[in-house]
Amino acid sequence: MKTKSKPYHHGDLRNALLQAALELLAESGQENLSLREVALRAGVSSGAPYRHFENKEALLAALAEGGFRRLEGAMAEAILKHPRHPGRQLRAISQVYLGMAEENPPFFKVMFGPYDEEATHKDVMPVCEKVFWDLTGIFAKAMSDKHFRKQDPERSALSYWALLHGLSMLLIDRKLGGFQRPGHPLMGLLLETAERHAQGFLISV
Amino acid sequence: MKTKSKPYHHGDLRNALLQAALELLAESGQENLSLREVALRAGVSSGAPYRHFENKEALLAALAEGGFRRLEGAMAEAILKHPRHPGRQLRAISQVYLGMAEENPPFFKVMFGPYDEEATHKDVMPVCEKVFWDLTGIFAKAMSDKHFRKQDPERSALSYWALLHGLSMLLIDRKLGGFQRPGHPLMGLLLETAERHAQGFLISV
DNA sequence: CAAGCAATGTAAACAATGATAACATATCAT
DNA sequence: ATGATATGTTATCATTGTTTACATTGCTTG
Repeated sequence: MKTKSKPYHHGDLRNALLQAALELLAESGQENLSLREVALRAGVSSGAPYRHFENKEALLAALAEGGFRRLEGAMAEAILKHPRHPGRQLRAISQVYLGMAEENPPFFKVMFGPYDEEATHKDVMPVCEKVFWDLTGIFAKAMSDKHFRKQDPERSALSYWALLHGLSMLLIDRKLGGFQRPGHPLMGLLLETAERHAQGFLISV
Repeated sequence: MKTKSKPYHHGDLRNALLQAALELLAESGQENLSLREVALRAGVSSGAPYRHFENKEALLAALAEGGFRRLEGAMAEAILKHPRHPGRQLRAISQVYLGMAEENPPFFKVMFGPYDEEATHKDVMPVCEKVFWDLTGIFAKAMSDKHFRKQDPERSALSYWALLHGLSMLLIDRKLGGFQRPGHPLMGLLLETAERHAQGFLISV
């Protein structure tokens, strides 16, 4: 590909900004993320981002939306990959969820951070809710297929989600003191914890 | 009490700053918290806080430490209040935990936020870990008393904590879409969710 | 009790940042 | 081609965290 020497127009600045922000988030965390540095890394001046995002929060909201899309896509894939095996579906989903948290913790926290729901983040919430509905769907189907004990699928999904989310948050904020000593297979332990919770839904054998 | 007109020395500025920060956190959130406003509310100039805290992060760390002390104290009290009744102990602890999250969400997030563990937050971690050990103690005792099925108490505590923490975080970041419609008794639902998880540990009757 | 010392608060400055406005340049429809 | 629109730049401003030099108070010690 030919690299023209600094064309005045970037061509795909919006995505470049999102990508730069993603990298800087991973490197420095949200509180050290400056829009100017994002612009700098995208090779553009400090005012340019405002042509694509209303403000800094809007950029983060777009990032969050993309994150939930990716999460939802991976979950849908995991569900399709293991039809009629809710246990395997849940395990795959746990891996994806915890994996995203571990891969870029500040990004994960941006996704689940506080929203300005009426304005800036109004496109994020629906995608986030879809994630929850995918999960609920697994439980509903597992119950009608007699794999899981019959109970309210929404509540079961809530319970599983909360466990997974709690593990993720405690992991990335390093609150698992004793468990995260070096040499400890922490991720395996967390996956197993989620797994056991899922087994609580099984029809007893 | 006699109110002297602006003595040069505040007398208890450190606590006044912490209190002001707590209030401003509740009102505006962490990202809108400025040290200058904290100083202003405490009736003091913008440089004064630096006589009591190395920097803004150190003030937040002190706040976090106080928060964990309060949480740990309330947990210890709940444990003493219901001897030999691990189920009631856990329910009381869930109430305290979710209650703190709901009472001042930004403060709760400061407590569990990312740490600079080697320097600024080195006094916070031990108190946080004590919270986890209190929880582990409940499970260990409940198992040796044959109230809970015998398994690794640390893992059980981790599982319960993660569930509780996940519920708290999803609650305060308003990610429970369908559940937090107005008129829904959300807190009751969350407490019940934690309760059911605890029942999973019971020796089957 | 007075002198001086340490603690505590003030005021003024600086650099970094989010945001806006005025201006510049490229792209596109007609 | 030409104007209109989209996109990028530069200059500027207010806010904020932080530091430095100075002021005031309280406490200790002779």
